[in-house]
Amino acid sequence: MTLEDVARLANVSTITVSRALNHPDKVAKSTLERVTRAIEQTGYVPNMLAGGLASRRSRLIAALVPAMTNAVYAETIHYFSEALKTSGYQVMLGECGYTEESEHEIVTTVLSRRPDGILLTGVKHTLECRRQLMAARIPVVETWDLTTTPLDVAVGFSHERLGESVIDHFVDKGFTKFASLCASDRRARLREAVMKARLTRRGIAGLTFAAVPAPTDLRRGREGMRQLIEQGVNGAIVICSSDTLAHGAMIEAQAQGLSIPKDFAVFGFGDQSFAAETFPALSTVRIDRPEMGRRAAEALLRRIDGELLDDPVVDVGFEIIERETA
Amino acid sequence: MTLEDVARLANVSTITVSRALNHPDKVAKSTLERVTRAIEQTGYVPNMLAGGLASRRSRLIAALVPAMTNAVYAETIHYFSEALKTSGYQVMLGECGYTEESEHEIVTTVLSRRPDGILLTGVKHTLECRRQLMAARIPVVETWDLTTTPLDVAVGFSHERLGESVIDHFVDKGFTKFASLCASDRRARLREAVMKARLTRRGIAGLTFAAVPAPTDLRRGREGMRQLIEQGVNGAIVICSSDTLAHGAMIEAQAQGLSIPKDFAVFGFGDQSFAAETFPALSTVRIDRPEMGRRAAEALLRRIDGELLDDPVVDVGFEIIERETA
DNA sequence: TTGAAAGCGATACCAA
DNA sequence: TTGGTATCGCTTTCAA
Repeated sequence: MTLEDVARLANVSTITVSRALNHPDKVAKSTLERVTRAIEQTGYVPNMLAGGLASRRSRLIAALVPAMTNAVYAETIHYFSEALKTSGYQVMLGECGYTEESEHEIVTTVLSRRPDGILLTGVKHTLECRRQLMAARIPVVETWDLTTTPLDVAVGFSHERLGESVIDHFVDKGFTKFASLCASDRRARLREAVMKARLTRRGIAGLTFAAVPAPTDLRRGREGMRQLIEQGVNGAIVICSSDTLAHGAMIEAQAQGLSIPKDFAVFGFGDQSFAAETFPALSTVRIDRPEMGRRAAEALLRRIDGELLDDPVVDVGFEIIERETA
Repeated sequence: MTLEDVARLANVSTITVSRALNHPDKVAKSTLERVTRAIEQTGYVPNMLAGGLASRRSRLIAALVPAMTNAVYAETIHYFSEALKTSGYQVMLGECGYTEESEHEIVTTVLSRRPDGILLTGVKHTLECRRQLMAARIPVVETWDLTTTPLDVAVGFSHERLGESVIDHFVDKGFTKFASLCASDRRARLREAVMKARLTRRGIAGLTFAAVPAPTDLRRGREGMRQLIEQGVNGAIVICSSDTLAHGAMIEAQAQGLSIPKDFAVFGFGDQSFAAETFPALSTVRIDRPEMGRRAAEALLRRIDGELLDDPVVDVGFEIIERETA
């Protein structure tokens, strides 16, 4: 079934059917009715490959996240998609993994679908990838981080400021012993480096490290926690780069007969409800994921409309959630 | 940048460039080299809207799941996508919600992209939706359930058999008191009905119910568990329709000072590691999600190649995982 | 092994 | 308000 079939049935030209579909107000009411009926009768479903090719607007938005099994990204994308659906866009999701190279690979694939815009996770990309995105001449929104030099717009929060705030928070509370359980994720690593520097600055020397590969899961958390316990973490605050890791860390502690927050405290990035509900002693930093998704969508839509944003960098901030740490 | 730009630079016709890209073996080696160089120089990215339109093959597969924030679906789709990527297909993900109507809505949208195949979750669809899918003349794979009348192929497991097996398992173990914590999800409801019937058949009368809305999360689990505790579940086995619910139920029990498995036992569908790791007393039924994703991809690919499967219904089965229940 | 010409199914632009 | 015609960028078919 094509436009032509519908047109024939409604006794109009194909372009009129096209108008009835896309600009119903530009078609006479009686014609519109005939066309609508013809569409119903034929069960016509538009071909957006053809439409996109002709109009140079695919009404497709690509969204790349490291892993969709990671709930924080899934949730962000959910709200992002919802917001775009309202404006008639469909979101094409892609998994870009945890390296710039795998991201570049999928960016190329995705660009071949000629999306009208693209969402990326993070602000670091290979040079060639940046080039390709520029060449595509479509709006790009980078999320989950900030930068002074966005490809186009960025919607996220400052991992530097976050790292500092967390350290200040716990130093101010009187903690003198710190441990870091960190995944091999760029942004997590950045926070860790910042935290380390901040600790030194605040005159605290002791920082115990444990590193695990991304993506994180409970097993990794337990594994990392074992490393830390071996190094001795009594009385410390264990700062985990995701709350899945934090959750795993607490399970391991529990398994080893240690008590939280009596023996030590745990902090995790992400604030997903399950960890906090299970272990009410877990302190976290909360990122407003619905807000980030919606703001990203909004920014992208405005850019698609050719608008120039007065501030291409949107900071959605973060909030430190203090639960029982002592 | 189009094929023509590349062709001009390589001093060949557009069709030769197209061949170099899609059937490199049908092009002279020297020509192939020139074309490859030209592609690199121009930074050409194919336009699959045009390609799909001309070839009537979009190399796009649609996959619809109730919610991508639900880890069991996210995981299935992950393996499904991986398997298809190998064959040069891209997966376009969509959230179809928990009703047939919302599914139909998104099926229409998705079909306008002319996917070469589509994955659905579940086997119940509106009549009009079935019609549309038939009219699209593309392979369809229904997952997470079985049916004697698949639209095309089905890859899943029997919720009837599952419900019966679970009841038999625990009755055989000596349980006489049962409780059901069930979400408003079609397949969960089906299992609950089957379990109820089976209990009667096995001569057991007592079954306490708690119902919560889908999608499930820890809060729902706690909420449902509160309902059950009010009705008295001491000594019972609480069967939850998802392990997120089971997880929540156990948290609520813990919060109320009840002990598992001393005061009662908990069982959940899904077997996601986090629940089991946190509460090692949780018995579950495990669905092999990677296997289901891969088998679905395989079936779809064979159907796309026009193959007629001798058995259009693939049962991936399930496995009851017994942990401490008494 | 390569190319010319005719679509694929829609929309843009300009006329009527 | 409606329609004719020329694309959009690629692949198919057939011929050389």
